[in-house]
Amino acid sequence: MSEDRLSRVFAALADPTRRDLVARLASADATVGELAAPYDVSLQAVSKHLKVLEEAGLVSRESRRAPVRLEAEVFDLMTKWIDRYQQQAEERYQRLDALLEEMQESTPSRESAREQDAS
Amino acid sequence: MSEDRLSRVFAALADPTRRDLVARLASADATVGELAAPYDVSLQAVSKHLKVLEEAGLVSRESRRAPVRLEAEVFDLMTKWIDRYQQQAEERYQRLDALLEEMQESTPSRESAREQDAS
DNA sequence: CTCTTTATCAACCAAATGGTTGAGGAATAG
DNA sequence: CTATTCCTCAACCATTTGGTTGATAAAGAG
Repeated sequence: MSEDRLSRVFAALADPTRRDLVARLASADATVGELAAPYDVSLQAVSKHLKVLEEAGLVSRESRRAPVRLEAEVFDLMTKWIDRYQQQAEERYQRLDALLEEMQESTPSRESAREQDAS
Repeated sequence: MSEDRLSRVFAALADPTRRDLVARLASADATVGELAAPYDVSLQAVSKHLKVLEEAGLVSRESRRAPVRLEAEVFDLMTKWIDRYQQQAEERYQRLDALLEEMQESTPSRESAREQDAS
């Protein structure tokens, strides 16, 4: 599945330096050297980070020395995953709220024939 | 900053088992034991996973043996981060497309006075 | 073709991660 | 209160990760 893909994407973005690279690439393509300049780690370290981003499909390059480009489509994969569960969770809360309201309505000691619960 | 928070959230979701836990918790709260049952790893391992999710703020519990609950608000943090750069990147592509169109229009050798570009 | 610049590969290291087992600490049942 | 059940802590292990330095490959400039 794209199970594995998602794992690599999330793992890639779990590192602050890599998130910063993504952030910078969102505003302009850049070469490895340019990207590495601001950080106080070696060029090789940044090269490794880019490799991780590349293998996650977040970034691409046409050739060795070509500028690195952000691959924005991958974001869809994440938002899809997130949205699904966020929505599901929110629905649950809404159902819970409704249930609580019901319970509050039936708490007042009057147990007249309104609201028979079919449990 | 919440830099660190974001790192922990992404790192937490980089593991397939943990994503599955989140997925299951989206449909119903559950105790540690219930959550652990389906996997073929030890209860302790699952307990560790839950700790990671908890420290990332993705999950919470009122007491030791209480059911684990999904903390849906954290998703906002992620979607905010993602949306920002996705949007930024898309805007760039649109500008690039516009530029390419302009270039194509001006390529045909006719260099008449239409379309002065104000750089 | 040769030289220089730019990026990657390789080997290594310390720290973090995901797993194990065994012992111990809370909650609940009796 | 005591016993049992559920969960966490501790120590350990193998693998991965993020970093280093040094050597090497590929692209451009002369």
